[in-house]
Amino acid sequence: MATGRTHRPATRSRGIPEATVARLPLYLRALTALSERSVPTVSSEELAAAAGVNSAKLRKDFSYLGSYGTRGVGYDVEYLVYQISRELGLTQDWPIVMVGIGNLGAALANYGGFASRGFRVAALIDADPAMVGKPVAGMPVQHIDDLEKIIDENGVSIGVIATPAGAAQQVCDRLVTAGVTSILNFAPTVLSVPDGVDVRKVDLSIELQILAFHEQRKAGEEAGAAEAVVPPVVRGATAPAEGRKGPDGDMPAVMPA
Amino acid sequence: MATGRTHRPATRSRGIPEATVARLPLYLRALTALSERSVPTVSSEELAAAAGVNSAKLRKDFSYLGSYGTRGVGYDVEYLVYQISRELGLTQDWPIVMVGIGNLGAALANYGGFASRGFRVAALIDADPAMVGKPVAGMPVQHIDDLEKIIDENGVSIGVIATPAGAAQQVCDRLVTAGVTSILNFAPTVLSVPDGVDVRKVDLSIELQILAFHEQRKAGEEAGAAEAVVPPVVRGATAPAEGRKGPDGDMPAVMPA
DNA sequence: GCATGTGAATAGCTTCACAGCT
DNA sequence: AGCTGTGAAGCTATTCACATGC
Repeated sequence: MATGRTHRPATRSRGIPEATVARLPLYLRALTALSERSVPTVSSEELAAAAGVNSAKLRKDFSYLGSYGTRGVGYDVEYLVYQISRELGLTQDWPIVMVGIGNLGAALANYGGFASRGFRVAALIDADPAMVGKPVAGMPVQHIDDLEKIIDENGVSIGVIATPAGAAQQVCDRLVTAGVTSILNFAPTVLSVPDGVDVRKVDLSIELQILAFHEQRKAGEEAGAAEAVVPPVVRGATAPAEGRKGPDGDMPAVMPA
Repeated sequence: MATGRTHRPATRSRGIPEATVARLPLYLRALTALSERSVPTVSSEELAAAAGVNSAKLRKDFSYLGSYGTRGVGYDVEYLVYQISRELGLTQDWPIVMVGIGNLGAALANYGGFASRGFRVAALIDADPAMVGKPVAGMPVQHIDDLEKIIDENGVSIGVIATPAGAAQQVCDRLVTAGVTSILNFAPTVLSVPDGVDVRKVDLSIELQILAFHEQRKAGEEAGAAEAVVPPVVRGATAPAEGRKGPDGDMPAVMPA
């Protein structure tokens, strides 16, 4: 999800809807697995199952890329792998920098998952002088003072931020000034960036909170199931007080002025 | 994003749209920051800016929760913190288990971000006997043989999977059988779960690929900008070959049969 | 015959713009 | 006067269902 003032609202990316773009990597992963097993062709039904979507959606998605299937047969696996890779821009090499080599940053650096797919970690960067020079994932950590130089020399346009929340905006600003135009943010903060810069965020805590919401609903369903006509009895003692109109549950202590 | 056969398609969660639920944690974070600075009230405009959304969306979102604001004034910060927390189910304690204590798992365990917000790591679990007993983030790692016992004794309903891709489905199945109904998946695989179980996934590699797509488009724009009437000259030599109808770019080597 | 590709229908989300309340 | 709360409009995404072409 892009954040802040980001993500061109106007024209859709070369006609490919954002929702489709977000699924292309899923298809690509499923196709790569098939390719490794030397499966020559696959139907929309099979591939959709492997990618965890339904087949109509998959066919619609592919239709934005072009007519890459064969009616009555399905899709050629190798061909699709190539087309989707090209569409995603993975046929070229993307040097990236990671800023913030703490627990998470180090774990990400060690995670090989992206190194395989067109991405190459050009540098690991941290502000802590004690970290500088230490090898992480086989590379020496570099000091943030050299950020601009590193970005420039390596032609980096994608940055990963894994700093504490407090440092993220500042790091972001420096990345953007130095020429980075895509940022993956692991810090739990909203980043503000100028137009033309894309930000995506990954936040563990937010994901858990969303799960908790659904989990809570499941628990509540057990009781108030079946005939949902009679509203469940109010938990507290008194009747719904005047004023606030929330469905139920008031503040434990004091009410707002 | 929920995956596989998941996420009740029918009735919306107590009337709250999924897109709204996904933003509540953002609002909550912004509100918590205001609360810590003892700001008493906030307008939709201010709060929206802090959360990185626009104010109309925020007001619409809040309208699904109830009428918690005061016209002409704004929202009471403390009150909203409480209401959103309650809506998200964060006024109760959620014990979670983390399975797979490798680089990433350990980093997540050390990341305090969720411990604060109603979530409590009940156990760290790994399949590697060499890991068992080792302290990570102040807790001894436990063996996966005890998974069911741990889940049962702690009343765990939320699990985090940070294993290698190959082990994820198997771990997922065991979690579900043991009673877990919400899963946060960091392994790069599609998990299949029965109805009623929610899965959300976090995948670094996918996020980077989405960024690469947009990045590529930006690079292409520099050339074909301004008057987009005349189509840009075809990159290769020959005219668009018959047969495949993709917008441009064919396979480097062999074509499919 | 069979699976793709796609218009048309539906559902869901966002934005607008203003009525309603403080 | 100012800001919320919300119908209505517009837009994006998903699903349906079938014509199309191998």
